[in-house]
Amino acid sequence: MANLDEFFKSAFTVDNVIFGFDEGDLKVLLIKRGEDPYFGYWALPGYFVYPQEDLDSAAIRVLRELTGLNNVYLEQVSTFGAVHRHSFGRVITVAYCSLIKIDNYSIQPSSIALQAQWHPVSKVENLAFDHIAILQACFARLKWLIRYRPVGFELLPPKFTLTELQHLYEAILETKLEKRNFRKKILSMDLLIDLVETQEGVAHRPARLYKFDRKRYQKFLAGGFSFELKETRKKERFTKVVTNGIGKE
Amino acid sequence: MANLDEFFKSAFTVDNVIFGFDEGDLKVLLIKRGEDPYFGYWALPGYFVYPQEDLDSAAIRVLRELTGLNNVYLEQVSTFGAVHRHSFGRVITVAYCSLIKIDNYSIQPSSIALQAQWHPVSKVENLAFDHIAILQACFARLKWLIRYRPVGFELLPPKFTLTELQHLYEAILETKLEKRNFRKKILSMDLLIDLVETQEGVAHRPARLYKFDRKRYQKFLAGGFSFELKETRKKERFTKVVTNGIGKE
DNA sequence: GAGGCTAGTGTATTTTTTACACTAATAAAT
DNA sequence: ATTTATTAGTGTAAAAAATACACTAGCCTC
Repeated sequence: MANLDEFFKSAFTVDNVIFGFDEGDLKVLLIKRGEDPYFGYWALPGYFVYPQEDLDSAAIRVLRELTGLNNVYLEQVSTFGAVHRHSFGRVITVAYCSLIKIDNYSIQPSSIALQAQWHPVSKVENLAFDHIAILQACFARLKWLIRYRPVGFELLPPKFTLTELQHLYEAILETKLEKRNFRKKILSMDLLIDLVETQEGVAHRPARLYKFDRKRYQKFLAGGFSFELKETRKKERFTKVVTNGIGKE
Repeated sequence: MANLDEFFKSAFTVDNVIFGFDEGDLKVLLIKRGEDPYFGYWALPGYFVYPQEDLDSAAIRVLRELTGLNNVYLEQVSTFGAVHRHSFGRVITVAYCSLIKIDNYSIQPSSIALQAQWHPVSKVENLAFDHIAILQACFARLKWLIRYRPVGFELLPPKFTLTELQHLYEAILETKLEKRNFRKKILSMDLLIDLVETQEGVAHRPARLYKFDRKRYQKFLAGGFSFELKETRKKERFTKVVTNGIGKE
């Protein structure tokens, strides 16, 4: 096919929705663009995928260049490819969602942007390109994620209290939860290790500190999620060997 | 940036995992490739995305060309972009999952393939490119989907029995379900309309026929899925207006 | 009319969810 | 030293949902 060349004129990027949790608020890390198009606009950190680079690698690279972090939660969410979303030509972008502990690193915007800053998710507006839609998609994914998989610890410091964890859930789900039931549910998952330590310097009863049990979490992931519809446990019965005269061997 | 041109030398495709349900088996529609690379291999139906075409449109086009169907369930699942996945150059592919009623159309493989055929999902192997991985990703998505959203009707004929529906669930989830409980659960969702008709021509008690209630389904989707962790319903109490002397306006 | 087969239902038991109120521990205020 | 404010943490009743299992119903074939 001669005209196949026509297809090899497009580019693709990765864009990274980096979530963090701070002061009871869910935040997203945005950069101020230092180049056209959308010079000076806030945008999701992202960049073109190099010819010899896998998609995941590109997302990891973008994250590392911006935050210096490796080995954080990172997951592909979806791909955006409207024809005119980029003025330089046909550019589709693969959106990634990542979760980091907000005070665990220092931002180095130098390489790809004028500046980088955390923004409360609920107040973000007017981003470059179609980045608002991408952010929304990733936020929706996070909402799903937090419910079906205990990824909360990716966003919290290594030691945290149950109340902090609850506030995280409330921030993500945009709702209030009942303390007693939240604790029962979380503890029943058996994924928290009681550190037998308590908070210090608070003007009230200090809370116990917990950490996540990574090993059990691995098992949790491997063991398949519990389903809403359980399969029957009915045991196979022995079929009657002596039928009424007619054997069916 | 002068070297930006380097990025505009890649292409992207869509690949479509089309599921159907027939004879108690979950099936996937594959084509036999009529061109290189992987000439003669079974593969997922897919094609390059045209320069002036959105991703979703391309997926819809591929599906239509192959099956003649429009307006079927279709959802983007994920994007595969390993560097050497395509021998013609850098080609990433966006995977779509679609659900169709298997006896509802006739396959027209002519345009894009030597032939097209339904294959039981459990027996598929040796596909072109990385299509096995794509199939697995879409199958995993379907397993998730069927559990949290009653998409079953997309795969069934307009009229169906509860047993057929149960078999569909069992095929997708690869498990056995308990009849009584399955029915209770499905009926409690209030998404089925009892047609007060029964099967004909079966050598046993004929089963009742049902159809899905599209309107209620829309509401179901709009109303947000029920969450595992409900928010508290506790009412805000009136705060005491008269404090112990010291006002705090 | 009996036998075979699948459709469809009743219900006791267990488990989970929900709701709400109570007690506990600490620092700051008096 | 005692009280107050504030958040941590627990006990449990009641309601709802899930689970398990056995039973009855209706049609065709022989």
